[in-house]
Amino acid sequence: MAEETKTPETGETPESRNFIHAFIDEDIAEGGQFQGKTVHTRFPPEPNGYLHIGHCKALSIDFGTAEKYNGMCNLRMDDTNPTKEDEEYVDAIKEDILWLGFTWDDRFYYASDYFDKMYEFAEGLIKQGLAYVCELTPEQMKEMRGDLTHPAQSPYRDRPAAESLDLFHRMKAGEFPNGAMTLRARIDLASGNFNLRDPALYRINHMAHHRTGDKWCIYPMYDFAHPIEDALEGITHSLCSLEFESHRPLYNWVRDHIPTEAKPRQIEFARLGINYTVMSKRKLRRLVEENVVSGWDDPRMPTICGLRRRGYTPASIRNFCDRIGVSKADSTVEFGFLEHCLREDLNMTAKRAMAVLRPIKLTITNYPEGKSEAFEVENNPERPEDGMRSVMFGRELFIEREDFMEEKVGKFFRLYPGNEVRLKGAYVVKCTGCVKDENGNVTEVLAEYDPDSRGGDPADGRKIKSTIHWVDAATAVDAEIRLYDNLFVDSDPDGEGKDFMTCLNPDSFETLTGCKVEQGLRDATFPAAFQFMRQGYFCLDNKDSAPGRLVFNRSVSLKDGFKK
RNA sequence: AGCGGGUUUGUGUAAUGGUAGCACACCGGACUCUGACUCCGUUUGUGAGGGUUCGAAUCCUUCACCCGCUGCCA
Repeated sequence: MAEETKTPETGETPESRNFIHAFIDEDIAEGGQFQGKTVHTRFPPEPNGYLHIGHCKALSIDFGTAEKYNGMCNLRMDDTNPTKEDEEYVDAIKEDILWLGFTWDDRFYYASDYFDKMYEFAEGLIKQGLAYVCELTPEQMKEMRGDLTHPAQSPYRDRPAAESLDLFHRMKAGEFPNGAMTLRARIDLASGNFNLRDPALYRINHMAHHRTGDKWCIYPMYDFAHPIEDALEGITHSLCSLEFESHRPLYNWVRDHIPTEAKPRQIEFARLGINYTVMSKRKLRRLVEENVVSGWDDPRMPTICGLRRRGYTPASIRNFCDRIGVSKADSTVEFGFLEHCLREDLNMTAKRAMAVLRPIKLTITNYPEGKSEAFEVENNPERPEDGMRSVMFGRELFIEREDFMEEKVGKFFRLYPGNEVRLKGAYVVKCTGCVKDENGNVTEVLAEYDPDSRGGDPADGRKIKSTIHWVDAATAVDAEIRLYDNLFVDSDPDGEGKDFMTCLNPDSFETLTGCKVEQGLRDATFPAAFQFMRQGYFCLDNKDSAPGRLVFNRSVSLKDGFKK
């Protein structure tokens, strides 16, 4: 019974639930706080950088949870701090989300749309005696923060509401410089949770905002703004990462002291960690700003656009995020699992093409000089509907150096003197020897073809153990192929005093020149992905390709060849 | 130290008092117009102790270890 309900791809039951679903089920159950309401979530990136695969996990949880409950998920730019934010990022974020295939319809919002409302709510808190204007400088506030066993202090805590209200108005009017004062919530200076030690609600920042311009010189803090944004949008479940767990009491405090109908619930989950991968926006930004990489879309970056350029498909990334699961335990997923998800998708969708990465000439000595012919080869054996393509064949070909050995070793079934192999889609050939230079290096492999094996099937039906790929020397196109690794290799980047820049993988990038690819690939366009037979999956990088020169990025590695 | 979380095989995640399962990885084997893909198979796990129970990953208890929090960042 349970067997039949499993999906073939993942082996998971469609009904599989995570702990978030369990919470939501509780909430909507008879008597629960959200019974009868539509589940409503949101994805709230701060537009201060590009999205990376960690965001895709959040995207998947936010949109996926809404979908599971037939609800909705909003896209909201959490732009409450003009210091780092920019419209450039807004557009990039939207583009990446769309590329991944998530849709927000018309539910696109900015936190800055609610600045008036937030200001009004802040006035309300002041009038109720729940917030006050504090004149401590940032340095003083830090000094008076207290510690684990001593409470914080503020001499302004008992300021009359009317006076705080006046000061708050004057803060907004621009009478005070940055840092001169803050609006603080009056909660509990002795709380073991520092977030409740009268947290700042508003700070002064005389800086133009990317959307509101110079209208404001005071901006709400995340802890004040976020529950308001959620409540105003009717969010029922505000899903965020674990580091906000200790902020939840504050989230609830704000939520419960503002006059909104919606009372959203915050639920936290563990953020995505992948080994060998830099997943901190701050660090990624540094790589871009210090020109360690060519940009946010450098193929070594774990950004959505970087992965896209490296050949990752939306389906593979989303499938990965769906399959890694959701929990509250810190975890590090193996990068190899992402690669697996990509291979799985690409195997079904990528076109096959022949490319020789490390070429050596193969001469068919009994094939007429000057003769050439075309063969029809399937584009994807998994999908016959993808049709056939024509590849040229001639007396001189290129094959992989690794497909020839002077003497057979172990389970090597490819070309060695006396052995027959099939040239993919063309003829069966028998190796007759090789040519060497004065240093003893093999410069050319020699073979004879069987004219009665056109298309690759010997007329007498004899079994050919192995097949290799090749390209026609006369028509092959030169290409450059880049093998990308992750930029980061140190698994403990934040180790004592060690700058993460010194942990970067110096071999994150290898360029193979002199590669030979099929003529037809000249007409290929990004983001077409190809499987170059045993060599793995590659995508054409139009961004770096110049006329007459093709550049391919390797998206994943395949397992190694024969075993000795 | 105060507060809040966490701990199931190498990795990630199921099992919510009733056979510890799945995926990836690994190893072994088979197949093949490529050794890719696919297929078959093996090994490996409930942090530790005590308790409740016919029965505990699950409930209680003690301990250990790990993570987060003292921004006018989000």
